Amino acid sequence: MVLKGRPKTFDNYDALEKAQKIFWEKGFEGTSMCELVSGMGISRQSLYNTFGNKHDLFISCLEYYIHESSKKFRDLLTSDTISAKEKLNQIIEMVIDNYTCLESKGCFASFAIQEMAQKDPEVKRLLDGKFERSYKQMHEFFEQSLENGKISSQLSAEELTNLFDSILISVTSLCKLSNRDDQIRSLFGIFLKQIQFS
Amino acid sequence: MVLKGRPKTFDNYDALEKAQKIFWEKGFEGTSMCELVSGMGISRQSLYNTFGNKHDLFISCLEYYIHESSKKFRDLLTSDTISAKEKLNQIIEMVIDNYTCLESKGCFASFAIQEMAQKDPEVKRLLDGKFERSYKQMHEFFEQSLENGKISSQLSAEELTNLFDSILISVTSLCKLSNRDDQIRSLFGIFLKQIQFS
DNA sequence: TGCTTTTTAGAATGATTGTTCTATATTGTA
DNA sequence: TACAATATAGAACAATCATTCTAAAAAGCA
Repeated sequence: MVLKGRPKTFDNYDALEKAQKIFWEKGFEGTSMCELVSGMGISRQSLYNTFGNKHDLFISCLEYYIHESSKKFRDLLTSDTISAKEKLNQIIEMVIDNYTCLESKGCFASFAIQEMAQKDPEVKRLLDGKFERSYKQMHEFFEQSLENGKISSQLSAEELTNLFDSILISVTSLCKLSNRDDQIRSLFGIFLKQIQFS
Repeated sequence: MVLKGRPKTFDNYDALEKAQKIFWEKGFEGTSMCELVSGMGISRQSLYNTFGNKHDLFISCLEYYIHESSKKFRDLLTSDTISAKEKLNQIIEMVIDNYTCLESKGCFASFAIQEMAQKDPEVKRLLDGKFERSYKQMHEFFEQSLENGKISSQLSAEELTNLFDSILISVTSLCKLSNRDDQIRSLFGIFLKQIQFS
């Protein structure tokens, strides 16, 4: 294929990341196309040509966020080089770092659950998929670790997954309230108390 | 004081409750004053006279919701007639009933955390207050029950509170995803496993 | 130099927004 | 009957919204 005409000068993913941060701060309904044009650093025309309308753009942002955040999570969970205990510790630190980061607290997907899941079927489908996949990855991790004898627990693999998943999701709300840092740390401590590492 | 003129014909709390449900379904930014006028069953003029502008109305809705939901919660926790075990069971059933109700899933306060807490200081203040108060009520309940010997646990009163609070908050998100009913039940089961009742 | 495509800024569009205003009807008390 | 307060419907307003259109500059290739 031969390229003709002026080549693209901006990176789609850079632009998407900027848009996603704006949506995250102000919400879907609370964000205007003018703000997006300014914030993404491209012209109105380029925005519509590349990403379609406002809703299309939001969906692309959500897909991109899901893709990026899932990648980090999966890479850590399926790593071969570190122990089960170390995996959990690193995930916990990653979550605390990402969710309590000053500029945009919480998680874009959790925000989307509350603003959009009920009224937007496409958003709901994406979120169902994301949370189901990460649930399955966690479940596989706990199941294998129990079978291997790397960990043991009073709780089943399913219960450990349910609890860890629940704590992760609750942190995305807790971190938006004041003075909850101790509670967040405590929750992961409680979770780790349920497990004996060998 | 002597009343003059035509008396009020609608109930403020009825109107607030209707407005709150609309905000909950569509979000603050996603709801128009026209929808509120229709949905609240009063005229535009009466709405502005009674509740002020859109933001004022939202704040009133949130205050009303917080007041109503806190009342139920506190009444159950501080009841003298039922055992600690029965209290927890009733709270759990109440939460599952309220949060997984078909017409409006989840919790209006949790929704407000995600859409509003970051950008609206007044909303943030109300939510901080609400969640802090219910945290303290739970903490007091667990502390007293441990001291009384009504319950015992490997976990401290603080840890039990942190965990129960976390599960409650996570359920407000989980219930908006598909096929999470079993997980929600399981979470409360895990929590109850942490406690021995006497 | 032409041709093609992407880039840009900004005007134009028509719909919708939150809010105020006008005008009138209703229902109580004095 | 007069007065006061609340009720109503709907017009009016200026602002903002998402989207499309216009027109011209920029940057590659044949």
